[in-house]
Amino acid sequence: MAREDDAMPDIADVTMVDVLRAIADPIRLRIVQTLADGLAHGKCGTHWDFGVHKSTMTHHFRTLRQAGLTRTVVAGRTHTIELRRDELDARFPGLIDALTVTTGDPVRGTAHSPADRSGH
Amino acid sequence: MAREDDAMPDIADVTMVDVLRAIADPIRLRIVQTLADGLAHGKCGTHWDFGVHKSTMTHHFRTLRQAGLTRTVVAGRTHTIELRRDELDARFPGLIDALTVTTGDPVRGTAHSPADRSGH
DNA sequence: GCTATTGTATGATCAATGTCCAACGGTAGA
DNA sequence: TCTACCGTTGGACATTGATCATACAATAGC
Repeated sequence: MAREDDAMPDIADVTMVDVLRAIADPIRLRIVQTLADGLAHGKCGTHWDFGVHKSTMTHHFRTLRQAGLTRTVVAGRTHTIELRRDELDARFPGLIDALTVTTGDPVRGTAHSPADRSGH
Repeated sequence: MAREDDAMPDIADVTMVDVLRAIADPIRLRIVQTLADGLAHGKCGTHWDFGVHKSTMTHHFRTLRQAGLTRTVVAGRTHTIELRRDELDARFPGLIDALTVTTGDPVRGTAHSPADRSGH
């Protein structure tokens, strides 16, 4: 047992589908885009104002970590999260960059946003 | 009434999450990577040998089309499919490129591959 | 007009996933 | 030590999604 879920996967074991599945969610894509600034962000900061429950955010952060996208550092009672940028860039060249380039508004589109199902 | 599902969405209405969700599947990612050669491919060609049912492939092709990734041309009783490359490159610069760049084997990883369910 | 070929439509399963809620567990500060 | 604060855990629930099987539709060739 020993909750291996906590472990961050070796980047070599991360598949492209793993990464794509992880970011194929409005909230997680936003997190990754925010993290792309290279800085470490707190998990409970003012940034993550998605209007979802605390435990839902925990779920998303775990999903990102298990997919090999992020690294979590525990400092006292606050946790900070950051993108594994160098490793990701080496393994999937241009992918993270492509997520942060904006033409118009790729996240929302110009009309009908399916991101609405995050409901609430 | 009027199965709008058949329609190909305007590229401006396509969100990044739409695209990511569409390619966050082993079979559909392979299809897109194959289509990235710029050629049109038949839907029943020898290419698509994923070991899944016909109707499952129809489902995947529809998913890609509805997400704005592909265009289907009906010619007699055979359908050909192609990537909407120019539009996608304009809207999501570098994204399609990033999917086709290979370092090691991004699709399968070096070990334990979840893509194994594409069987065969 | 038949028949084979090439897909699509529909309905049923079964697994995965996003979400909330309630309860719990460390840590920092009073 | 008691109490906030920060975050995780576990269960429950509804929705989505991948798959298959059968039936259907349109076209090309005989």
